[in-house]
Amino acid sequence: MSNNPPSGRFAYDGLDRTIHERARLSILTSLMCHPKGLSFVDMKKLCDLTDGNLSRHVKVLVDAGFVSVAKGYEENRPHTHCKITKVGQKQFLDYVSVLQQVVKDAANEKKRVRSAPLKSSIM
Amino acid sequence: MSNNPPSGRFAYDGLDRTIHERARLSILTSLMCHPKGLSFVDMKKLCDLTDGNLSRHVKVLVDAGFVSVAKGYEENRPHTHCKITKVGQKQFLDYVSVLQQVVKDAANEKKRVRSAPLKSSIM
DNA sequence: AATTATACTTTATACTACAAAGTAATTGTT
DNA sequence: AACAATTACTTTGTAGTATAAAGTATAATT
Repeated sequence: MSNNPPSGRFAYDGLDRTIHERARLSILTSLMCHPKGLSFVDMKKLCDLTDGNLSRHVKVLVDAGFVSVAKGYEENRPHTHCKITKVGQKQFLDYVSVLQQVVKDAANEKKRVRSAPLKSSIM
Repeated sequence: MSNNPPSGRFAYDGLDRTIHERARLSILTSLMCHPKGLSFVDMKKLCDLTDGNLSRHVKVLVDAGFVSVAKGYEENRPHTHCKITKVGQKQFLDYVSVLQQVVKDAANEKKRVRSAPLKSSIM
């Protein structure tokens, strides 16, 4: 009753749900790669999302404070420009560092061929 | 009407839903790191999951053919032993290679400081 | 004037993650 | 022997959410 591990070795609780969803991971990564931001239409193409899905997911990201939007007109058409916020950048980088750990863990398996301590020490 | 891109640059459609879910990503990674398999109880600890969640997610993975289970008794207690299957290994590695691309894309942002072609060429 | 196209937003549904409750066998405890 | 507690799970119910489909609004085209 004295040693409860700080967290399961493979729990990955840094994988924030808001970011981990595939569509939003796409959106955020595309925005990270375009510091000046992207239009709704460009994001739609880059992330392969339908209008409805993009709209919904952007709203979630805006509500979380990870993305900011500027709505206006360009060439007589409504034009929505999205940018990742400072908070969004930080959260995203934190998230990615956890991803990196997952990739690292997955890579370890390749080296390890057989045998692993099973009883007592599972780590 | 002749050039539709093969897929959005940031679509990441290799992120299989079955694997991408956090709990299942945990489970699969832990199983990859333990080629001999893991017991229900050990996985619960390693992945920080409740009994109900682990049970449910393992079922999803079994139904997908990614994990196999052997139920038996050990020391007068029911004992479930889980292992990742060949198919599961392959799918997992495919998934991780996409993750690696995400991490790579995310890293690119750090080098890039300002300016990015915006009109015509968004990639 | 009536389609068609663009750029979105809203809704409705089908899915699913998760907590809580349930099952079943075993091991103390009195 | 009876009862409570523990272990090792499974099943159920619900709350949340991703996504397709439908809707809105403006502009260009025929």
